[in-house]
Amino acid sequence: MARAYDVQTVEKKWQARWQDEGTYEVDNDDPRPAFYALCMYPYPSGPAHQGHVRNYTFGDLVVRYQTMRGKAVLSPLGFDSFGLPAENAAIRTGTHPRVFTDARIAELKESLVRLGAVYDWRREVRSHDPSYIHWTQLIFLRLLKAGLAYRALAPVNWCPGCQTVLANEQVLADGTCERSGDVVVTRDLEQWFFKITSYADELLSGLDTLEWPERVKVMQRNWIGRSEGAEIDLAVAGRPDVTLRVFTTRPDTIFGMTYAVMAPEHPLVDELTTAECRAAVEELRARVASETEIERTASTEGGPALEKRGAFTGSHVVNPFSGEKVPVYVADYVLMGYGTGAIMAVPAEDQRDWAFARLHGLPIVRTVEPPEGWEAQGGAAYSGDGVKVNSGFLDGLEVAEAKEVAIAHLEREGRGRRKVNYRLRDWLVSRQRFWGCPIPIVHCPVHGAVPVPEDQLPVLAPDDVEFLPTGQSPLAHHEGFKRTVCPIGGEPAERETDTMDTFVDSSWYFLRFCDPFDDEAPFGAAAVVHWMPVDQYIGGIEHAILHLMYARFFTRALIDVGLAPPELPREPFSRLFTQGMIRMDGSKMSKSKGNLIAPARYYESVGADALRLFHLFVGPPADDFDWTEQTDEVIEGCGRFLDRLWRLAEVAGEAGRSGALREADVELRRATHRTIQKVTSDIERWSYNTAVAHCMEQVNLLRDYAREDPHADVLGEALDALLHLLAPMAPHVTAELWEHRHGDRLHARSWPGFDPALVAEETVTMVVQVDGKVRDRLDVPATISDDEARARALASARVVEAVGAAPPARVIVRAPRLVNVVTTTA
RNA sequence: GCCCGGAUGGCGUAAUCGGCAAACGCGAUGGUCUCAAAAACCAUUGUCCGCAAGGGCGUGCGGGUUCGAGUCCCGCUCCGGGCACCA
Repeated sequence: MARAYDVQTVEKKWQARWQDEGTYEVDNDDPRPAFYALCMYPYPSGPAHQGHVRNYTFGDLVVRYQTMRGKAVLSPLGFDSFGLPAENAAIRTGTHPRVFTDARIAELKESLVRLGAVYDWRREVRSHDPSYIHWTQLIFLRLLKAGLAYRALAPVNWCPGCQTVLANEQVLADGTCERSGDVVVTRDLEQWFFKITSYADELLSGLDTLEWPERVKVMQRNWIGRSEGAEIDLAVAGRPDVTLRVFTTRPDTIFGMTYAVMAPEHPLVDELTTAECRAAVEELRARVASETEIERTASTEGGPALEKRGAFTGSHVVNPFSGEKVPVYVADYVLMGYGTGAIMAVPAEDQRDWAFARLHGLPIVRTVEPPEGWEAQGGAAYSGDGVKVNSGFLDGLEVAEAKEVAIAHLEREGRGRRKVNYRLRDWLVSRQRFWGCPIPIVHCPVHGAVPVPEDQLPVLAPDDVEFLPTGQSPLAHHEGFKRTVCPIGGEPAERETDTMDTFVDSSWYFLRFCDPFDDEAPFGAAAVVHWMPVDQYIGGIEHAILHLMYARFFTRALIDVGLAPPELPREPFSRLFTQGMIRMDGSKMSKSKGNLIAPARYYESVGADALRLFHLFVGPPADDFDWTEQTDEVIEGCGRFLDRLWRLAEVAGEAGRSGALREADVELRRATHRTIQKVTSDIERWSYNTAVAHCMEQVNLLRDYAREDPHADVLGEALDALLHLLAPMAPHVTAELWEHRHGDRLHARSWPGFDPALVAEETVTMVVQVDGKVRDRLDVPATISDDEARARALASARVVEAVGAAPPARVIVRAPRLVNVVTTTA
């Protein structure tokens, strides 16, 4: 499309200026009030896509707006530059991951600069920089020293496609890998873990203090999965030496326990299985072991496999309240990873136990009276509230009371105790990959896993490695890297060849940004206390659980191990905004789906300002957006709007009546100040789409005004205000127009205020309704009294006609906006 | 199954505290300019009845509260997302 100005030249000119003049560089001793604006650490996948554009447009708006509000805005950017794609590319093409990654970073950076997004690039960090690796490794060692990192043999999720271990969170609900889609299998390996579960309660309660989208908080709460209940030690009949420990959230139902179940992996299975039952139990265990996560959980998906599959062990446990002996089963519906890996089964009050009991002919005893008609509807487990029955000393109590009494009873008898369980598991950080931060550990035959001394950090991966699809890190095949000596005794030893999950890197980068030049420590105490917490964090909803949880954990852990000062706020991100994603043909726009629309073509045609404006205007920032064939037309519409602005500014340069203000001049000034008010409040409440709409409305108004003998001062004031309001949204064209008019820098100026006297309306349109239907509109003074409003409404000819002869039953007056004349008495 | 969102013109959407439904934009239609086209500009654009003035209807469906409901309450339908043997 033909444009009113040379978009390319103007945009590139200002991008160079902001960089050369260091407009958005900020020092730690800046006296202005600190404001930390941050977009989530991007993985460098090449040139930006529309999802990035949207994200960084919002972020840039915040940075420029808060700067104009007089803040010292910390606006850093770096790159989450470790990760699988670079390594996969290396296997495919032979290019070293560093070379590949640096090229992708250059592309992403270039396209963000071209968008006009501004950062203090002096602070840029990259996860794969040796300096960053150094501090990530130091943090690992300090967590280890404090007991927050440990090594354990654990069943892990192994993805055959990625040839690596995955965190639980990287396995989708259907048992496939979130990245490759392969079916994940279980393997036992020695792995490093971070003890995030120590912080479960604090991570849960801390959510209440945060200005985050409610749904993100809900997701985190569900993920932590706190549940209160009791742990019970069940006596095994005829085996005084063994107890079976179970967890329940329903200690009130103990009288209804008619059997117990152990997970197939439970360590006591061998112990409790009798000779006669061994064959069936072994068969079950073998089948479960060979099953994938999907197959094992498929039994809940409905269909023929709905039954709960299990086998009797031949042993019995004693119901601690009734004293009855009940059978112990092994069944695949009990998971080793939660609670104690064993349960007391109460079929009457738990649907899973119900299904299993029915299948195996086990007794079902209700301990809560179900509501009227429950049995008539076919009967099933009833897990709701009610009155206890068949429960000895609990009979007659409500469920909540009965829980308390039951726990007290267990504790008195020493058979159990109150217990809180979490769904949250410790964070598995080991990855059998090359392109990640090496774990700084040496394995010595004498001293075991020995930390690399801190003065020998960083441990860097060698460059001369071969990238082969072997399923192990290339580091494991590199003798030069692997062979070393024990730091303690000097014995020949091997380096750990696993690397860390890349979520480790992104769990502390926001702290490094505060003090990226520090070569004595990850960051200085004063710097992080000055900038933290992040005042506005912006990113995608896809990080609602993992990244945000890990970063919250790390911030706390770093304080507790002494790497961060105790004054550092324990919550790193006080305000979070999660933008909607961009969809195309129903699925998320992403590189892996191959449905990217590169911004470059828009930079070259309509320009970055128009593209930014489009992303702001198209809908609420938090909502998803569908990219369709019509989208280009909307983007061009945004370009047209900027053209109109440009032409308006040209006219305003020449225009010129002076002297006393007329009615129309005053009206325009009122509109100008109202626009300032509306746009300001829209920006504050993340309503960018309406902020743009109000600017468009003002341009339309201004265009009409400029045609009809405008007053130079009034037109100038209006245009200048508009340029300020649009400065954070369309920074290039506004900076250029401002320079033409005044010669200095728009973005260095203060955000405009409005005159409350001008914002207040003088006359308003009063709506007169008869029985709720609009019958007339009257122009009245804004200060009109209720009596006067009523009188004027009733005097309206159209109202008189609608009301008819009978006197109105009632008149509702809401001066000065509305009068409703009610004629019916009903 | 449980927990969150959402549903408004042909389309994206607006209505911030229960008070004029549809601001702003896209598209469409007609016009001005032009040899012509593009661009730009002007006008119309929820729907039905009407020459018009004007009026009826209208925010997924069914009820309710209220002088008044897109907005609040109850019961549904459909769409999207999260969790899903967590004891």
